[in-house]
Amino acid sequence: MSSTHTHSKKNQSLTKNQRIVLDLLQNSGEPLKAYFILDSLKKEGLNSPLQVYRALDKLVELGKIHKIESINSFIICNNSNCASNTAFTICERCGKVKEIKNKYLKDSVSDLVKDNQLEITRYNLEFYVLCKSCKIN
Amino acid sequence: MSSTHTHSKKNQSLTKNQRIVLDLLQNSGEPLKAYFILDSLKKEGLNSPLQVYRALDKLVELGKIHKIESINSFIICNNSNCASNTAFTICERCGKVKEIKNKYLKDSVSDLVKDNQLEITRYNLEFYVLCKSCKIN
DNA sequence: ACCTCTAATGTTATACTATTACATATGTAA
DNA sequence: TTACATATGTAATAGTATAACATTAGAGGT
Repeated sequence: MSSTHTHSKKNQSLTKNQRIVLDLLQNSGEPLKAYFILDSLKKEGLNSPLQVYRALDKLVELGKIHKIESINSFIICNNSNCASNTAFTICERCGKVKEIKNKYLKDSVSDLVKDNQLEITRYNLEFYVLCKSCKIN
Repeated sequence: MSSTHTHSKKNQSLTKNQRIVLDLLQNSGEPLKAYFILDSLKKEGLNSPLQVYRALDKLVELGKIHKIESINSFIICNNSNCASNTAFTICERCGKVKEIKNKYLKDSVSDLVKDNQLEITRYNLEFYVLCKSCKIN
């Protein structure tokens, strides 16, 4: 899964810390934990948890990454325009995480809660699955 | 919201720690954090975080309570037979949490991911909303 | 260029959340 | 009763996240 140089270089206007954190997540493609990010970027000049968390917070806010709550991890966004909404599958056996594409969800989600008179501002959906390769073995 | 004595008394076969933790969550009806539970039950004999976490783990496993991942909190189950699946609305303004009834979800959820060839073993859905009373003010 | 304001940084300390490890006790079934 | 799994009690520690405060960097307006 090395997609190191395949992403658009639209990471301008980010600060140095935000950029190196985003680059790491982009190059990794899998969910990373804050303290792992810290360790990985010590050589780039990151010294404290707060530097990592501040960068992560901003990137989440910009919709460039997502937090997966149930595993306290952060992953690069594979969609666009999902600053507020996130949906993932997480393999129960191998832990592999995939983001579910927006377009599969929009309509279903509104059906999902139409019986409540609630207006949804955002959502975080975590589906635990057995992924294809784990299902085989 | 005092539904203190309206729940069925099927809490037999639970151990003492499991029972007092469950009772607290039942009487509270809102999400509680582990260390809050610990403080609340010091007088009942709970002394260490681990005692709380072990009771919580067991109760989650039994489907009697749920963990709401994004707020590190636990709440009494308002459904039945949802040991594995959870779905909540969380008010963005006041933090109020409500469990979404199973029956509204079963079909929608299977639609939701029918395009993927994944078999879902369980899910955790967190919908952030503006609740009715917050919408008014 | 200068002022101003906002956002980001750097650093230390601390708070909050959760688990490891180990010794002991309890309940259930053969 | 023995054996086994499960729960308990306790202390220590690991993992996750934020508060507080001083400083610096950027973007806009004049």
